[in-house]
Amino acid sequence: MDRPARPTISDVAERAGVSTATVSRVLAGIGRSKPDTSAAVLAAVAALGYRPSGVARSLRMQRTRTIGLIVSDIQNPFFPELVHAADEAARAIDYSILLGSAAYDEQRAVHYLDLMVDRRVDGMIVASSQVSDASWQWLLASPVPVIVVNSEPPDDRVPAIASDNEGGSRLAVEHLVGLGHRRIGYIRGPQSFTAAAPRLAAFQQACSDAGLRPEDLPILRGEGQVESGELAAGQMLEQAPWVTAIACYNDLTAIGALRALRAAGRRVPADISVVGFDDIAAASWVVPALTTVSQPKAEMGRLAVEYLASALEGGSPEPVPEVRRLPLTLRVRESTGPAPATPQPGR
Amino acid sequence: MDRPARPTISDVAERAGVSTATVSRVLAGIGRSKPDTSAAVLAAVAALGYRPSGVARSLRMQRTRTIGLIVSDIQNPFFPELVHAADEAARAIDYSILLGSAAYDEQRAVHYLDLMVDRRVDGMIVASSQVSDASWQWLLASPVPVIVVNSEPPDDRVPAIASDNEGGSRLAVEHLVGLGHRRIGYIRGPQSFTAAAPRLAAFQQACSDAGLRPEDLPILRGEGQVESGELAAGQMLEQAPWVTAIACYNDLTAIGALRALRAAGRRVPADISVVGFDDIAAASWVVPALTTVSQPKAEMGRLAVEYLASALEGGSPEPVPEVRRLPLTLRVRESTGPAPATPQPGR
DNA sequence: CTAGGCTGAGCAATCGATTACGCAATCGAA
DNA sequence: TTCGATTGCGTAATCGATTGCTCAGCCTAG
Repeated sequence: MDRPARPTISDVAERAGVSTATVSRVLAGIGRSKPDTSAAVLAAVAALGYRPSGVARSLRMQRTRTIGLIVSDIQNPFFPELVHAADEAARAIDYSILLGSAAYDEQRAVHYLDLMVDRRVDGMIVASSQVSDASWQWLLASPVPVIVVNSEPPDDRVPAIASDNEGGSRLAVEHLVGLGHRRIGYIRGPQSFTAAAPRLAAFQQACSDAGLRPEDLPILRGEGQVESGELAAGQMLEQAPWVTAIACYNDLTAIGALRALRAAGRRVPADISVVGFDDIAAASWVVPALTTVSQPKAEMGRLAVEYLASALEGGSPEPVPEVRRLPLTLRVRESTGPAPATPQPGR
Repeated sequence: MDRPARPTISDVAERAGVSTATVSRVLAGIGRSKPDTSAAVLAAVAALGYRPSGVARSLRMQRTRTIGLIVSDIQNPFFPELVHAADEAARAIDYSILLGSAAYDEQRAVHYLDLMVDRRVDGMIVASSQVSDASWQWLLASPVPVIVVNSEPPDDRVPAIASDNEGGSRLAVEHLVGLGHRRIGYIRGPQSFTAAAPRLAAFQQACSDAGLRPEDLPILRGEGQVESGELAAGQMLEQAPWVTAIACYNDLTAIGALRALRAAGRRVPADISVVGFDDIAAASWVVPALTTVSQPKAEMGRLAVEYLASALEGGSPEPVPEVRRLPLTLRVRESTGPAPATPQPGR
């Protein structure tokens, strides 16, 4: 494999017998030029296999047509779908995505923030379950337009696309209550996840509204991963074996719960129902398939890119920061069913 | 949010009362400079919040410290793990990853190839299940170092990191045969996936070596996705209900097969065993947890970056192209068990 | 025949860094 | 004191594009 030096615009100009200015204009299709000249330029371009340097162009134009995208963890199945949609949307308007996965490390997230700004991305999307104070500070003073996805900003100066976590939790509760469940356990997400508290609070509120008693609503703590969900569900079975349903912070947690229940010999949904949150692909793969609150992941990615696009395409003034809250839907599958008629052990 | 113009090296130089050359040298830590001068520069940098422009630097240095990474489909759980490892490895040597997901569209893959070269990435990783002829042509003439991951190159002029697909299939077969299975169905991947044929061929070879008869080895076709696996397994149950095990092209296919078997009331592994390939995270989430051939996804990503790094860090000559084949291991979980003693229906 | 208006294209500045080269100041030794 | 060597830093070229300004040539109208 030889790697011949890449031809530059000067090479093209020389070969076509014109100036670099003309080459640039012909390729950009701006200004007028004689058919002869255009043809000569195009011929030279083809002959040399010339492709303009994005680097040089970016320097001159002061824009890279690149959007930085930072996700909490690309290995969490929630994010690839979002990334894909963002990639798609970016591609449609001739932008590229520079990806960074923070691997749940907030220091690393800030590192990527700086890195991407150094690379002069035109805008940034922070798609993260958790955003540290340091990150919020950074975002407030960001030198480029930024939008946060999937986290709740502490104030409204940072634009965000969030989901209606409250509505989502309520959907789940209403579904369970409608099936006759009156004692529901909840496995929450970690403190550092900005959606953990709202989802839990809304769960409790909705239960309270439905007339359930707080002492029938044991709360345990998970880490938003399969293993921690399995662990927490195991504890739930020990501490509150009388619950007839378990609601979870997210699908990974719920999948873990499913495992624990199976290991304990509890049938789902006959003995106990489980409901997740997110609607990742694997939710429909597990057995029983998971009933879950579905997040519009693709739409989130798409909207984030569109927001940035409108912030970037000079014309209009930069949109005012606002947090957009997308509605959620309940995807009923197999993991929820009527509360068992026979009284559960305990109590 | 104001967006003050970013300070340039000239601003720093002016404030520190030195030339841009000095600023550059101080920051790069090359050459000598008086403590006073360095301090003044550093102070100016801090005061202005200066961060060098990666774009300008890239133009001057003729390298971007960026690696392009094209994956078949970021939504296929196989890839995020690889992406993550690549990102990690890149970060360790101060490179960034420019990501593109081809969404199984080969035209789009070539589009990304061009795009990334235009952006002047220093090297490229093509992590793809399928690589079209057009792409191979492109790769052979690539203006930057390229390495293919997870596909089998048609000739040895393009370097690749593949897995020992033959060995992997053999592992699966030996495991099943060891459990007493003698009639094994196979759900293959699509023609366009470069690993589909080798895995199938090795499956057949290993079975033949074990003394199984070809007529006891029905082959059906899948698309490497859950739905197609489900479909194919359904057909398998109709056409060859007597198989006691099903081996699959990949885990997604196997997960689909699990669904079909469950729908048909066949118990896994009591009635029938299932084995996958890849060892994605979801393989251990499903019920029964999937026995599968484990691919070192993270290692693949890491090695790809390391290869490029060595090709890029000028010193040594560019490594000769070679395809490296990583060994695979069998991860035995719950989806495989002894062949049922009682004769199966049919035959 | 000349003046004014278009067209088409080149000159050169610019974007923000890095770095080869050269010069001035300082130092030590003779 | 004077002369090389060394140190520290500035000048200016360079990377590869884009684009405002200028200008030559030609057309047309007066």
